[in-house]
Amino acid sequence: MIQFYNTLTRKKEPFNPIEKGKVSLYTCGPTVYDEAHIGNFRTFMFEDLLKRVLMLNGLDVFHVMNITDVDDKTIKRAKETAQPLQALTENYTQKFHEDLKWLKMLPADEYPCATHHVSGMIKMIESLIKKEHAYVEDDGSVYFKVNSFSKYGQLSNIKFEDQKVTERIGSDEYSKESAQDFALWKGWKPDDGEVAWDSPWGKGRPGWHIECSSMSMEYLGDHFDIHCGGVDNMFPHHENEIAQSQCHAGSSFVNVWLHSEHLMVEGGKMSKSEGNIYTVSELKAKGFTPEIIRYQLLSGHYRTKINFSLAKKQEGEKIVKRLSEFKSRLESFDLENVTLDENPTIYSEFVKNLSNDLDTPNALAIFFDFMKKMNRQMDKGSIDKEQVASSLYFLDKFDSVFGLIPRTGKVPEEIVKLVRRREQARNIKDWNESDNLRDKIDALGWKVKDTASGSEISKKSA
RNA sequence: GGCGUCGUACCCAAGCGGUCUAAGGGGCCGGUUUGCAAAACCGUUAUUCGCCGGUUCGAAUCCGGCCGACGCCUCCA
Repeated sequence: MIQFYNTLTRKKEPFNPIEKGKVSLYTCGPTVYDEAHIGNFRTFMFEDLLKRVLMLNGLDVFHVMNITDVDDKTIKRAKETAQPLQALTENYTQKFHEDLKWLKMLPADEYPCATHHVSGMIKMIESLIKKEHAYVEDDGSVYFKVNSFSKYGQLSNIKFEDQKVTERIGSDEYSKESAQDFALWKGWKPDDGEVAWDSPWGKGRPGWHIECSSMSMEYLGDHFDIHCGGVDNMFPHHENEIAQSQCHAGSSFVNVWLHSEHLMVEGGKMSKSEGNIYTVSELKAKGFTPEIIRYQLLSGHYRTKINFSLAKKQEGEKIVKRLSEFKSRLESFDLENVTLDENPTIYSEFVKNLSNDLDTPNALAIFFDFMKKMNRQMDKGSIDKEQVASSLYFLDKFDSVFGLIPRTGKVPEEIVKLVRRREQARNIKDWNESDNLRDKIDALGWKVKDTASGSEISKKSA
């Protein structure tokens, strides 16, 4: 059984896809006005984990992630940097994809961008106006009438009567009937410059929320399984999406809403003034590998705040090394004529924990426990080949979810030669020569390890 | 002001009323093994779960108060 904590109902509930064996998944993607930071990637990593766990359960996942390539921030940034909006957004979209790939995230099936789907959004807005859920203002903007949707506030548990009127609402530059109404369409203003589409209400551009409603329904239908994002998207973004979508299609829209908590950095919240916003490129420059970052982001539960810290780098390094060692140790067995059908029994325990609202901490604990047991048996020489085979199977499944084992690159010929020479030296017990060669190899960025079955070579992590 | 989350060893992090004299990981220290090193393994590191009360036969787990950290309240993942 798969269970998820559904923000909509505020409890853990069994997950049953609408169509048996298939899952329709929509995840809110980046706004491409800048490089995404590690906090953004925490959310994307959680979504990636979700997808991998669904796949581990044999489900066929169709995943759509939108790219927000037009909004206040992108327009502002394009103007500041004196480039066309499209140049800016294409640049950061590409960078985003590179980062995703580097972090070993599975690609989505579709990455629709807002600017390519404006006509669909206009259609949806027209329908909302026709149904009197929206109205047009003098400046050509269209607003959603929040009090026309009785369920408004269900997701975020917000009641407007209790709300403080913040400065942002007070200083809103657009006019509208009621403070909580939100823009579906924004009439053109000089600040928008070249950025404009024609619409029945004149020149303008789409509001933020409408793109997700329109594109999710276009790619996944009026009613789909899972929609997720960071907690901060709960309100207003997802709340507004629900309002628009349900008023438009009248269906139930999304069955399960999942939200991941925020990432803290070096013990505090991320903020530009603290200077603790790390991008993937920066972390890469500091010697982080995708696996180390994955470990930091996946070792805490997705609904708790976790702290990202540079100091934790070596902890991740250690884990990655242990896992790789374990793998090569298992792989050193000759497994010809061994059928690998038996999974270790803890494997089902592992899957069960992941399927329980993505319980990565417990899943990791189960795997580490298992790894220790198998290592102990290998130390004692009491492991049998069936156990080796099933361990490899488990390890493979483990890594299909966590992605913590780096692919070992080819060892350069030069290094191989040095290792061979060192083995010869060791055979004749020339320890001086042997140690010299080890230093030489080490200086070239590789580590030798002597085992019962000969010397092993591995790349030193940066 | 409203809504909500969290506080467990030196650090990270499970735990959701009894199996907790509290998983798992990192670190420290000691040991086995090894030419040395590395790895692996073993042992050690919380009689205690922010503090104070209460409920209960029984609480880290439920309730109340206090202290502390954090989030959302209209475009922030």
